[in-house]
Amino acid sequence: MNGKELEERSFIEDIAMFCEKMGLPRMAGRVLGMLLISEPPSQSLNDICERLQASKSSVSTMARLLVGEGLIEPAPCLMPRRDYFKFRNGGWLEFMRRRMETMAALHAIADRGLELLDGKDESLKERLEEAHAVFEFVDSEFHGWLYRMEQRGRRKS
Amino acid sequence: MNGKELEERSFIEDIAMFCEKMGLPRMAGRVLGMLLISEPPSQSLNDICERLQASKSSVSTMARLLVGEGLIEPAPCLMPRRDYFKFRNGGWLEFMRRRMETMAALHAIADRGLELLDGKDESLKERLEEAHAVFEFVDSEFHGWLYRMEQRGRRKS
DNA sequence: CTAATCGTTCTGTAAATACCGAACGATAAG
DNA sequence: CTTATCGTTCGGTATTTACAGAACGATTAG
Repeated sequence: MNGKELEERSFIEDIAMFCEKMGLPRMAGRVLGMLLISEPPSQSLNDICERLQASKSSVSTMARLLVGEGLIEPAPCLMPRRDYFKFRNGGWLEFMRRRMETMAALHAIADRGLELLDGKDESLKERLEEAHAVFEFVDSEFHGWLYRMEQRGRRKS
Repeated sequence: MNGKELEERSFIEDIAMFCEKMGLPRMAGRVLGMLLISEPPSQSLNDICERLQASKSSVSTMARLLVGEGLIEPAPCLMPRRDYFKFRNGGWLEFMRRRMETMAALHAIADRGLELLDGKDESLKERLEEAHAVFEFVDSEFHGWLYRMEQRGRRKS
């Protein structure tokens, strides 16, 4: 394995570890990592299996998982009878959007907590009011934020 | 168990499931959940064990984990020879800050990927340029964002 | 000193997870 | 029709994880 290939491996593995931290299986990260630097961008399941030295079953499953996450998408078949995938345009934005939504869920939970402390001393409520504030802020700020990111993306393409 | 207690349980469990989605053990979420609605805010390990019907070992471990996450902190002992904990002021902000930092790590990884495609066609680089843009944006926007959140918090207290 | 009680840590166990290989159904080639 | 080659799915295995219980050292009360 030459130097270039090693660097690519290293990149793929970094993406894999990043994905792992984000709660995805490491193998999903590897598939994604490959599709981020592959040439051409569209690769068949077999290509991926071979390159990653991983089993068909894993790659097939992880590919569909990543499609579900909005990070990759099916691509036109270059060879007949083969499933191709490529990184999905705007995939990272979608990824961030979903993460933020998960975070923002705490907003509603905090409200329910506040109801439980209804009538109690204000000092007791501070903890949940912070949660309320932070995640309401996340929720609101984030939308304009996504909008600006999308604009920025649109200018490029 | 009366209705109030059931609602509290439900709240605690919601926090637990939220924490689980964020990659923390469910039990850590339960400890946190309890410290978000406890009266008084400071509770001893024993109090927590009893309330959650969980083992000393779990609660002890999870408490230290949450301290490490910046979500709770040791509190003055109300009873002698007991460790007290309470939700940490600004804990949620700190929590968000760390999550965002983890996300922003992709910024650097994307750059390394771009180096691998150096000299290649621009169309090949788009994927990683998106990653670069999104997470550079996350990184930069987020700081002003935190600042404004903190200001907002300061106004309250 | 002895006994009790605290928090930590080690060990064990049940459950979840990641991954692979094999079996399978579908489709296309010979 | 037969065979080869897809992708999916099922079953098994090894690893990891969450949690509890027991053992331990430290501290305080009697």
